[in-house]
Amino acid sequence: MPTAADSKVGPGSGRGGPRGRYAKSEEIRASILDAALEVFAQGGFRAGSLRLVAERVGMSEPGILHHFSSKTTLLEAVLERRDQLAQQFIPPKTVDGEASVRGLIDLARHNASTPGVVELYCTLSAEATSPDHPAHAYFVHRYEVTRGILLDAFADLERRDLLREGATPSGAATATIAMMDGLQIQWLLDRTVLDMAEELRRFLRGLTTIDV
Amino acid sequence: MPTAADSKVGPGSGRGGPRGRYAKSEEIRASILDAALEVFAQGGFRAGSLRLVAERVGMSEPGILHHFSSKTTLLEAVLERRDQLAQQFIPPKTVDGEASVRGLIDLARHNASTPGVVELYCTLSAEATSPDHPAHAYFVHRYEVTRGILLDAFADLERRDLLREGATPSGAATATIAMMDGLQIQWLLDRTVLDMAEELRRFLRGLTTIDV
DNA sequence: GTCTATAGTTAGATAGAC
DNA sequence: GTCTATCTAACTATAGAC
Repeated sequence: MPTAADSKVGPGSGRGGPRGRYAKSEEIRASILDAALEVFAQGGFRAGSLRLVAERVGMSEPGILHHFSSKTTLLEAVLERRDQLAQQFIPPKTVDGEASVRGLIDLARHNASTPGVVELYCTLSAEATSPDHPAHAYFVHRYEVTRGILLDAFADLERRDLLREGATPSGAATATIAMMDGLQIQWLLDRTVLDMAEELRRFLRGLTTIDV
Repeated sequence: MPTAADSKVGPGSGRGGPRGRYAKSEEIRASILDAALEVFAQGGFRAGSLRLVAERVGMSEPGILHHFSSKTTLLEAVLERRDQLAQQFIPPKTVDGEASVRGLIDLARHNASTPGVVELYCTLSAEATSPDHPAHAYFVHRYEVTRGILLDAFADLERRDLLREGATPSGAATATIAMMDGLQIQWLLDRTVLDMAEELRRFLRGLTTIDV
């Protein structure tokens, strides 16, 4: 919870230096984004308030709005930042289907260690189903991209005859995304009853013949 | 995504009126519940407002609150009513696993004809992941019940040697629920890209050897 | 860069007339 | 059973002092 917004003194970037790649402003923005992620994760965007974000970060509401001009802008920045971090996990341009599938299980295992992020995406993706939601376009695009990546991965596996009989790359991509999303809901409701990575692995074993 | 049912209250139970099974009050309550379903479906409970419900039903906000003492009470009544209707679809006490699995596909097909209900459960189940949400206990219980029903169904199939190798009743129950939930999210985002019933059937074919 | 003060909106809920 | 009027509280956002 505490996100260390307390350090008021910037290390090397003194008053004189107009420059400085690690200006204090950037640190403050980062701590605001951390707080906003937690707030939006718990109940979604519409139910989350700037007041809660401000409280968490130890600042007033106008203080937040000095760095992000509106609540919607703040949400967009949160999503953008998570995408940057997630990109390290699955390089989008892999053509090795086997590696991609293994990466999915790693991702599921990693997600289990960051419940806040899982909560954020689970809540938001359901909320953003409404066409008038500020993150609707983001999620539509996100699912398209994800589906494309998995489609390539399963197509590669099909070429190498590693897909089980009856499975198609398209169907496998859709089903895998659905499985990951659905497991997250059950996991968020009761984290003791379910191992997301393990369940996903069993699913992928039924879908492919690779040894995951 | 009505997948299970439990309900304690019958339609006309407990009303003070000495006579009149079809009192006008009951009709009004029903029309309020219809409107509330649509409002809560679009963006969840927290984002939905009594004002919108009142607008839809052609009444003032206090008019609504005369029939349901609070917004939370109204939500509970909506969920209770949906459970009553869903109960007709899958009789909870079936021991025939094959019939239950076929019932799931019928249910998915039926759901595709009532997008509002799918939206309601999809949005609410994500939102109610938070322990302080008014419907949290409801959804925890609902998932327990659903899981129990599917567990019995797949256990029956296992006894009759109709589960594929590597599948367990417990894992199959969890995975099937996850698949249904996950398909709904993708379907709500873009209803043209996905046939929920068909995808579910393909999934169940990979899980069992029955001819669904 | 952060604050106080406040505008302007919307929310859920209550009181009491009809 | 339904309404108008009203209360209280929370929200996003802006203006302007420091």
